[in-house]
Amino acid sequence: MDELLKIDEVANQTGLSKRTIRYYEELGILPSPERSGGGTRLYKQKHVKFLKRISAAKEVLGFTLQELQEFLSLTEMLESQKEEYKKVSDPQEQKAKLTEIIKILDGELEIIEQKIRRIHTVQTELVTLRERARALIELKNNE
Amino acid sequence: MDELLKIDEVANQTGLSKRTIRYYEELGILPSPERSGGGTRLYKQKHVKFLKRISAAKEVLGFTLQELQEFLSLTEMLESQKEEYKKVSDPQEQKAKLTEIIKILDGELEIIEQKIRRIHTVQTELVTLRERARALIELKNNE
DNA sequence: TTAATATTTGACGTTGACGTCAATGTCATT
DNA sequence: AATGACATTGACGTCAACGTCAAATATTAA
Repeated sequence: MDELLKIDEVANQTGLSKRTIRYYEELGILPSPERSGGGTRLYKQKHVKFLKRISAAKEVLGFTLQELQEFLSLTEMLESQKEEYKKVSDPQEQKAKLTEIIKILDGELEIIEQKIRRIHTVQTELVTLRERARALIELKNNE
Repeated sequence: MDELLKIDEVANQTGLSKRTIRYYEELGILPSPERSGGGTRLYKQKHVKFLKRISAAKEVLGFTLQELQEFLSLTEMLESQKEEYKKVSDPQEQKAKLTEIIKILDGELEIIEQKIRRIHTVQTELVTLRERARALIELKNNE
């Protein structure tokens, strides 16, 4: 199968608002779904998955919507690389493009690692706070 | 010692703009520093450290400034717990308060862990993309 | 087929987190 | 005491990322 979903259902499944979903389509972030005869948007599961992925990336990496678009175009470039593009253009140029993609990915991976390190710092701080609080309670119990 | 810094210096050391620094003070996030006779703000190193900590928490956890305030009030509560507060109010109430603090901290720690897991998901995704790109290059080399 | 309910488009509103500008005052140096 | 570089306050501006509302259709259930 592959049920057709209306926007309200998609909103429920993704946790995004209907406005947001339309907005993402308007920005070109979300591929336009089919329409019914009357013009109602009809989504498939792939749209739901897509929305979940990108909203995760946005939240987690703190991406703006613009950065999200750039991020997505990377994936696209790789897709296009695999298909028709493969036999069309200059192989030298293709390799250059791939190398550039890898560079960008390396950059983003580094940002992620930095982010993880910083999260751990904050995490440690919070754990310390908790320990202090617990110690205080203990102290009160033994008096 | 403990040099007195003017706002421009603080901005340089923290990477925040002067506007942002004043804004944080206005919101009550950053403790007001001393002033010179003429009214110029004079910061100490503790202000710099403080700003670094909170901007890290903001970036990393995606805290809004309001959440940041709540987060900071937690630390304050723990501080007050250790000092005068200790002998003033009802010990029963104090324990209740501490327990609540711990609860909140647990909540935030859980959020952090969730966030870390999600980051890893995105990280994995990016690594996969990179592998694909590398494989494509290899393919082109062997043809 | 007629409600009741949901969807679409367009447009304007909102909010957070600052940026920017102007007028005025301060600091450091000469 | 004058000059040039920075600081302060207040106010308005801005930008992203939606929220909200209205008027016109569409869809679904009875």
